[in-house]
Amino acid sequence: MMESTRVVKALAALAQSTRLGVYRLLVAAGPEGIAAGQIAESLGVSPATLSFHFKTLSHAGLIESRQEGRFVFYFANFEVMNDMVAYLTENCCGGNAETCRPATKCK
Amino acid sequence: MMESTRVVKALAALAQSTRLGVYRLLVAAGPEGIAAGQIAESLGVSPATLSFHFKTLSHAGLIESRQEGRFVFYFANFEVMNDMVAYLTENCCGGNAETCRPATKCK
DNA sequence: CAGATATTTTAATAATTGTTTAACAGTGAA
DNA sequence: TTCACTGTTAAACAATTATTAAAATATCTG
Repeated sequence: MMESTRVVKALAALAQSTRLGVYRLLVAAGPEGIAAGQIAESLGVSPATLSFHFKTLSHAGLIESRQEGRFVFYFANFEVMNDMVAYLTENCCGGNAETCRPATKCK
Repeated sequence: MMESTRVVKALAALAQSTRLGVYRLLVAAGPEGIAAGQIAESLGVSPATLSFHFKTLSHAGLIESRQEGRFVFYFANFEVMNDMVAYLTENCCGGNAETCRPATKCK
């Protein structure tokens, strides 16, 4: 089980509109990710500000990056989100996961 | 669907160790809830500090309270957690919810 | 009513977080 | 090598958040 300090860190990383926006973009983008500058443009945020937020997200383990030429591509790492959601459903949904998983259809 | 500002608010409310601790206690306690003073004692936090955190949690809609004599009982409101987890799985788990719902067993 | 208990509010302060601007570092192309 | 491009870092500042101590409110008990 994920320890609570790591959960707090992940929650804090997502608890800011720009960072949540970044993460959502990266999830939608898939494994190839998106270049930093393109994210900045999409969200209307200055590169410096964005770089600051990237640091928070990657420090929490939610995103990673790879350099490609002079571009830096960021992409989502699902593991931490996975663990975070698991922690919330286990500890914050009253034992029975269904309490906080309304839309899941089990075919 | 929950709007992203409400999600950010809920995430921020839980992104602090004392508040996450409060919420976990309340989830475990069930509908009758726990008196403020008992929570303060359980977590080793001063009543004033706790009162401050209660405000953040209830403002995010995650907890509610009822007065009983001179005690104030707090209890979890699962709806917001529910919506938050739903938002995360829909927007932050790459479309397929399973990506971030590892432990769910569909019998 | 007076005193004790339970909690909140206020004000002050400390700590953390977010934004901006300017300077810096790495990469690729002429 | 020199220039343009992409992104990060550093420093300064503003804004927000967390903690503390003291005062205030509200309820119960004698």
